[in-house]
Amino acid sequence: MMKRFLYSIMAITIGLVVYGYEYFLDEKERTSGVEVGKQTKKYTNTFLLPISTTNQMIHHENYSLSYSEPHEQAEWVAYELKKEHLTKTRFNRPYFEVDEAVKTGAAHWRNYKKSGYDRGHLCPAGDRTFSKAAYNETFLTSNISPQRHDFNSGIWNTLEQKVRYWAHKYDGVFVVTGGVLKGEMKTIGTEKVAVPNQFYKILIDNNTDKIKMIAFLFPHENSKKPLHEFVVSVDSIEKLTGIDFFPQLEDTLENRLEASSNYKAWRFN
DNA sequence: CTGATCTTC
DNA sequence: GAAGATCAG
Repeated sequence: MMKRFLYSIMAITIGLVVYGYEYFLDEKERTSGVEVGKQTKKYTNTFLLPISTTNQMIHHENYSLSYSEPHEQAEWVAYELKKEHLTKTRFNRPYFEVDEAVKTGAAHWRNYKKSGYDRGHLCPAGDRTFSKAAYNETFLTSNISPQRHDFNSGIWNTLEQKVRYWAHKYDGVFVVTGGVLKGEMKTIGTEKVAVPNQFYKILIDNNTDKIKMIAFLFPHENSKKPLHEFVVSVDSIEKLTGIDFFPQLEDTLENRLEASSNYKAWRFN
C-alpha cells in the first residue's frame, strides 16, 4: 500500500519534470533568436561572499568558491538561488571535469572512484537547471565533497529541497555551503581528498528590509530527525571553520543575525 | 531529487 | 573514454 503511494508520487514527479521540459522548449521557440541556454553574465554578487581563508577565491559564471588546496575541495561555495532559477528542466548528467580555474590544481574525479563516497555537489545541480551551461558548470571537481551516499541522498537532499522551497517562497535566497575542513579527517584517492566530518549550509534572505539568516550543521551521517534540530548560529560555524561569512554586512546587523539560532522566521512546512 | 555502475561501442 | 541503460536511497 505504502509502496503504491510512493510510486504514484514518483510518477507525478516525473510527469512534472517532463512537462517542465516541454514548457522550456516552447519558451525557447517563442523567443527564437534568443539563446535561452546561454548565460554570459559573470557571477559577481560579491556583497554577500565570505572571506577566503585559503586566499584562492574563484568566480564561475553561476557560483563562487574558495578552494582549499590541502583538502582538495572548496571550503565554501556561494551562490544566489533566485525564484526564476527554479525551472526543473531535466538535463543529462555530464562528466565531472577538473576545474582549470584552480591555480593549484583541483582534485581529479578519479579520487572519488570506488572510494565508497559520493561526489557530493556543494552548489547542487538541481539549483542550476535554468540553462544547460549553468547545470554543467556544477560538475566541476571544485564543487564537490566526498559524501556518504545515505547522507547525500538523505537529510542533505532534504535540506537542498527545502532551500528550493524557500527560494520560491521568499523570492530568492543566498546560499553558502561546504564541509568543515578541520581536525582529523579520512582521505580518499591519490590526491588525498579530505572527507569532512561535518557539513554546513547558511542561508540569507536580504530581499526585504527584515534580513533573515539561518544556518545548519550536520554530522556527516544520515538522520531521520527533522531539519530544525540542526539549526545553529552562524557564529558557531565561524568558530568551527575560521571563516568570516558576511563581512560586508553592517557590523551591528551582522552581529545580531549571526549570533541567533532562532529559526522562527523560516517556515518549515 | 541525490547518486553509482554496468554494457556497449 | 563516451554514452545510454539500469539500479539504489
